[in-house]
Amino acid sequence: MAIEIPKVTKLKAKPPRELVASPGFLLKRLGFRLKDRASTAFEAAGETPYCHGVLAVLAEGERETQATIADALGWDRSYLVGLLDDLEERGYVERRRDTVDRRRHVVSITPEGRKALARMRTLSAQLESEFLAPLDDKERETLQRLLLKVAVHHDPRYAANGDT
Amino acid sequence: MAIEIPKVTKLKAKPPRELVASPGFLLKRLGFRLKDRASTAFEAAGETPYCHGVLAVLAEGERETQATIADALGWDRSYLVGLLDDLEERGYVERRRDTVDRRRHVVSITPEGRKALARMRTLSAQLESEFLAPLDDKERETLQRLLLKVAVHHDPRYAANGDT
DNA sequence: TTAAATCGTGGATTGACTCCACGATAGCAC
DNA sequence: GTGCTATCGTGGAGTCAATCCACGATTTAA
Repeated sequence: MAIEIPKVTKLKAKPPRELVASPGFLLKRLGFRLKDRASTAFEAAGETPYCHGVLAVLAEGERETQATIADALGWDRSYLVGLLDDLEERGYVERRRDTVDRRRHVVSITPEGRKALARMRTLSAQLESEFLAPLDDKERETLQRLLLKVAVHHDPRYAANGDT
Repeated sequence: MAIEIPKVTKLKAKPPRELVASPGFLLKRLGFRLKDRASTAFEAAGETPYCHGVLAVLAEGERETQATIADALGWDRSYLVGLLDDLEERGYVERRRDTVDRRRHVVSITPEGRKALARMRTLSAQLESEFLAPLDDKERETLQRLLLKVAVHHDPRYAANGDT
């Protein structure tokens, strides 16, 4: 029996306490993990979280152009092109030239797209509920409130419309 | 030191309310934004958050091998190689063959590495405090508690050592 | 009319992250 | 001891999100 050697220790290796004690670290970790889960779950359903974002924007606004969609989601405009190609091909959205400004495309959601959006909403809610399993309703509300506070601080566009 | 510029473009295009109302969406968004800020700030200081993670592990544990470091941080082992090459080159860590198991490398932090870690801690704390600016101490504590609860649910290794 | 800006699009690039295979070494069964 | 298998660190190739830049078409401003 020579020296002690922590054999393998698969579950032994703990993340450093220094980082676990920091809400920033946890925020990064959980955010990434949730994104990962969402991607896998959406892909299994033949969709992607990105399409969910696009449809969500279209369902709330009217006469959106590709630029406004990209801005609303904080993405690059060129990244939208491929997504819209896909969504259009599946009949979820329609692209038409803006008759007033012929540089623009007016993107609108179709009835088929609304059905798809409903499915994605369900999936998302289910995913989130499972992810936040250890938190009760009150705690989830608190979490939402705190995160929103931070988000609004970094980008006022997250603020509710009229009040608050 | 003021670093970031919020890059306010069009204040018109708002993210969809449907998503903003979801803690999961905010978690993803904020996690990514913070990671982004951390990367930029660390890079400006000639470091990376990844090196911070490695040094934090080394400062707490003893006789760490590359495998245990990778497991502790949840990274792929091959990803550590480059990081350790860099850290070793700058004199922050030492790699030595394990005399007992010659397949392993025993990685240890040097005094120079501890100084660097101290700098990174300061930078990280400053960054986090700035990021969570709109939250007071009590709220930050609450946020930490809620996030940790979720984290432990998904990976028990986040649990504190003795109790819980 | 001419010059500059904007829109959607495509192409190229980057960079984090994953997966796989290899040589070296160790542990185990017999 | 002799093989068989597993693990260690390492390198290389590949994936995919994300960014940047250039272009043609079109609108706006001068």
